[in-house]
Amino acid sequence: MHYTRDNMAGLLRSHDINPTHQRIEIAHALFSRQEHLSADQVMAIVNTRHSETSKATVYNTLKLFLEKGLVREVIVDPSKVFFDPNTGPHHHLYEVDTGKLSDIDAAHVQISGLPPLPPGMVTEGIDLIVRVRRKA
Amino acid sequence: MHYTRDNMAGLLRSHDINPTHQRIEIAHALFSRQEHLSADQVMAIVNTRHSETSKATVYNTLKLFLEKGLVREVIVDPSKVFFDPNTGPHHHLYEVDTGKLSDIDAAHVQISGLPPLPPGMVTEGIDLIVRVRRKA
DNA sequence: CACCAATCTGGACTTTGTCTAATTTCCGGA
DNA sequence: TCCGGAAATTAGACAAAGTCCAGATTGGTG
Repeated sequence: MHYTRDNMAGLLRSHDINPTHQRIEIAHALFSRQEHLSADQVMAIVNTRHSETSKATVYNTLKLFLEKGLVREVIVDPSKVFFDPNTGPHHHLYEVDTGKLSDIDAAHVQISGLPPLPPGMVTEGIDLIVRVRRKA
Repeated sequence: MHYTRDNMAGLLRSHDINPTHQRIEIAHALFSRQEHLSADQVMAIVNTRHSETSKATVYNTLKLFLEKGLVREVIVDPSKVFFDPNTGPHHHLYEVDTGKLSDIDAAHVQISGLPPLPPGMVTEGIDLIVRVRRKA
């Protein structure tokens, strides 16, 4: 599957998002790379040639994608949030010294023995982050 | 066990930290409450009566405590880092709408099926965060 | 007491992200 | 086609968390 801009329009529509120019560019940045990007990185990519998309739009759009379930938010680094185009069940491997973030397929990972939730609460999500470092 | 300021001095020494006035106050704030506090909250607590400790010192001290293994860093909220006086094995329950953070004892939680680490890497830690929300 | 190293401080600065008021774009109907 | 309004975008001011630095304080040792 190629992540062309045209396909992006369809993807956005299927998530109930009005596919504008800027939104298509931002979706394309995320999905064509299949990588975890910060808002900063998205802005840099989208504005490589000529400055086309404002900071406010990048933030608004990423938040919109989040609400519509098109991307997931990954919080591993206190200084910036990453956006993850992979919304399937998976965990994360974070290389502390380089800042590199990669996926761990959840298919074979089992988490058991969690205590019951406090009453009246529902699970929003379970984040499992394995922090690693290059051996000394 | 009471977390008196005198006991704090001993705790700091046992972690190879020179127990200064400010460090004792900061340790006391964290350990007497046994709660997750942000840098901001620590500063507010320490400076309730008269302003005694500068922002720089609060941040430096918390970073020092972190390096010396006296506290743990919990990254759940993109806007601020929490510091956790509990360094035993445990996970976290985060109430998304209220920002309340609590511990989950790791004793009965089992995580299995994680893939092998990339070669040359060592695990720094595994963070498991259960995000919950009040039922609609 | 004097000295030196460690520590602390105020404040300027940086970075990430939010907000707002004004403009631009898009689309349906006359 | 032209118009009007809603949706989207924009620049830039602003806010909050955290870093950095140069100078002042502190504390222990000879």
